[in-house]
Amino acid sequence: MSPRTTEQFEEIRESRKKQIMDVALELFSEHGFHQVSINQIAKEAGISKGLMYNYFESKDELIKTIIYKGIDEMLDNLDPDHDGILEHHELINYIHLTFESVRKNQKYWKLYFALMVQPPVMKLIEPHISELKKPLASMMLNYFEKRGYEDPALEMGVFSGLIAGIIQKYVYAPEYFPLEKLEKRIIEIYDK
Amino acid sequence: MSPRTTEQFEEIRESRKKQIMDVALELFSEHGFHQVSINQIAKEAGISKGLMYNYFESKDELIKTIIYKGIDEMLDNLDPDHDGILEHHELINYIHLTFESVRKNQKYWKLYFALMVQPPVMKLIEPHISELKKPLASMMLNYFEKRGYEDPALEMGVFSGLIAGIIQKYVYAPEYFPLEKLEKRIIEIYDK
Amino acid sequence: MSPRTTEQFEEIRESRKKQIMDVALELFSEHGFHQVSINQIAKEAGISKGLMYNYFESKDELIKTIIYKGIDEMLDNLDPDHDGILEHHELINYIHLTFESVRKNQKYWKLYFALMVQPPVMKLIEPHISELKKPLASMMLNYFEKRGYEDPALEMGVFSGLIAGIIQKYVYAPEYFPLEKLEKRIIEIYDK
Amino acid sequence: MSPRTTEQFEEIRESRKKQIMDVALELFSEHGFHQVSINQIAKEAGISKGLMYNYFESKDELIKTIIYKGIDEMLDNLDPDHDGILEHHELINYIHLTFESVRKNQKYWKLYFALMVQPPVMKLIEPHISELKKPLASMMLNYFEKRGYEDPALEMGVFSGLIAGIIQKYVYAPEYFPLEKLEKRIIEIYDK
DNA sequence: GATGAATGAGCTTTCATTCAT
DNA sequence: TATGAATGAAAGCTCATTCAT
Repeated sequence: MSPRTTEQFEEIRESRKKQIMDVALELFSEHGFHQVSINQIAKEAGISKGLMYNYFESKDELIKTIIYKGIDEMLDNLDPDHDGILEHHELINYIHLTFESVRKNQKYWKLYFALMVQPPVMKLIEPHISELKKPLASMMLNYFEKRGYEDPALEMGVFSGLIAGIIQKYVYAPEYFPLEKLEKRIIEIYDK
Repeated sequence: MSPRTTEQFEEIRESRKKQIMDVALELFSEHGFHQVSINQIAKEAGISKGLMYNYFESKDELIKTIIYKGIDEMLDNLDPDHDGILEHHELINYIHLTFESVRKNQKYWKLYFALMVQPPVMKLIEPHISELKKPLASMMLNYFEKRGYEDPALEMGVFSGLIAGIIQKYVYAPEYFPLEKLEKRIIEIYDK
Repeated sequence: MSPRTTEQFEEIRESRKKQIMDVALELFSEHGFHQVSINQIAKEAGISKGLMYNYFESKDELIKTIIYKGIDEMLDNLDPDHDGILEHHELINYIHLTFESVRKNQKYWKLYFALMVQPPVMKLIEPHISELKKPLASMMLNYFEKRGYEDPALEMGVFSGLIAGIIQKYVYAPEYFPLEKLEKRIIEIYDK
Repeated sequence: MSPRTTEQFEEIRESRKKQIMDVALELFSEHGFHQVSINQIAKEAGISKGLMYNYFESKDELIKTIIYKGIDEMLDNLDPDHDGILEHHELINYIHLTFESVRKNQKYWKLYFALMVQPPVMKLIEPHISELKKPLASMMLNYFEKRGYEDPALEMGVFSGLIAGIIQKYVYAPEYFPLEKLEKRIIEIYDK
């Protein structure tokens, strides 16, 4: 009888938002961003099309929110001891955590790679992404420099290409890419 | 004055087809498959929408043709001495030729990666692709086995992930990925 | 502490209604009826969407109420000595009061003119309006007849067209239409 | 069998465009711009919704084209001997031609007045309109100055208000506004 | 009384594809 | 062969209105 409190509304909003994002991630990841209509998402989430727009301003905003949330979560995970310096064991841990994240959020990473190569989506998201990546990149450069590599920038290219390439292959064909073994192998390569 | 022969017609047809495919590749690669309409392609190619359908029976068929042609060309390039055995120098050459192809057909590779991560397109193309890749894969397995790697399948995963990851990063940000140096570095890694 | 009386509730209700109408008038006048959503009005008025429907049963009813209230107020102002006869000085006064009203309620008149030319709104409102205008019209006819005009109906058309035309131009471009001077000029025309 | 020539296509385009504009004018004028959907226009014109967009980029562009065309036609009519000076008989003729145009294109004028008071439409159209009106306005100012009016700008306000007011009342209630008589009366007023 | 979540019909617009000429 | 007019299904999105709390 008595009206809902602000907190109650807040709860409803949060849970609905999460629900929509979960469904959308699932569908986008499975069928591709353009192949999934707002209608489908709404139906799958058991709500009306209109309600979607109560929570997300547009389809673009929805995907942006999903991607950003994923990146933030990952960066949180990967954040070392915040001294801005990447120690050797931190790099090893970085590799481990990355693979861990891929194992746990396979769908997310599939979507992420699919979007990162879509020109219009990339334009939407790239600025924010590269901003987030900057500190990590600079720490890595320092790391490879300290480790005595001749061309640290190049080595970072090899490293990031290797990780990204393997992850991407994995998310599209998990059965052929034994993640645990790959992780061990990569750590082996860099842990010398 | 004399009526054109069948061959002449065929030639015209082929060159027109190629032209359409070139334009389409350019546009798809730049803006993404869904963002480019048949209308745009036709206009850019200087023909009418209707005529497009004289050459390709659908938009899907157009993209399929483009992708298949690219793969065929690449496999032609990479085909070693056809004895089904990959010698060490052939692997090194494979790396070189792959990077060479990427340098020459950057647009194609950009499109290729964009499409390979689109679930519906992958479904369209995948069967053909994996068929084509099979002999290469088996040769590689043999190669890594012969070279004494403990887990040849795993090593192939590392190898293909590394190559694919670097290429993909390159086609989206060529200025940050010095292809020549990367090629040299990778050859260095595997040439020992 | 003591429970509010019915009158107090009624007062609150009335003042809230007025507030909503003021906000709505402002917004409708500025952006047009269809461009303003119930949501906007509610937000601007500091209440919830749902509560809006406690005071007005629909958007149409809201605009109707606003318009009717405006007309009633104006007719109140313009009502002469209630003898049903329009004396010369009363006509002059009518002109003056009309311009006075326009000066004071520019927003209202802007909205009024915008709505009066909207076919569906006109259908909604017209019956009531013409009912209200009837006595005024008949008085005017008598007036122009008495003043010796050959065709009183025609003269009324000229008169009302002139007033309406000027007001309308004024509310849309006040800076170009010096209302005081125009009022004087019109009075001059009819005051001979 | 042989394909259509460019001229044939041109003809089809022109006639279709006109057909759509005619239907749209009719419907907009009768029911209002926002009340008429593209669907309705297409249905009434006996074509598909999609075809509409082959001829007009958007609903806004459609209404703009209709309005501009009408204004251009009218200004063509009203253009005197192009010496930039408005003679007395030209003003009289201007009045006549205006009323003539209203008689012939009642629907157009109804739409015109309905749109000119819609804030969002006005913003769309106003710049072009006021540009078109400038030369006419300056000629009129000169005219009233030459005729010895104390305040030419004011007189122009009265004049344009009178004409606009009468026309607008006429288009919404033709039966009550005898246009011929009104025209004569107005000419009488200014022809002294 | 008061809230805002929820609905659903309806809107404008896009675009691969067909087809008469 | 060649054109572009024509179609129609489906997309993203808006918003007056209802309703559980």
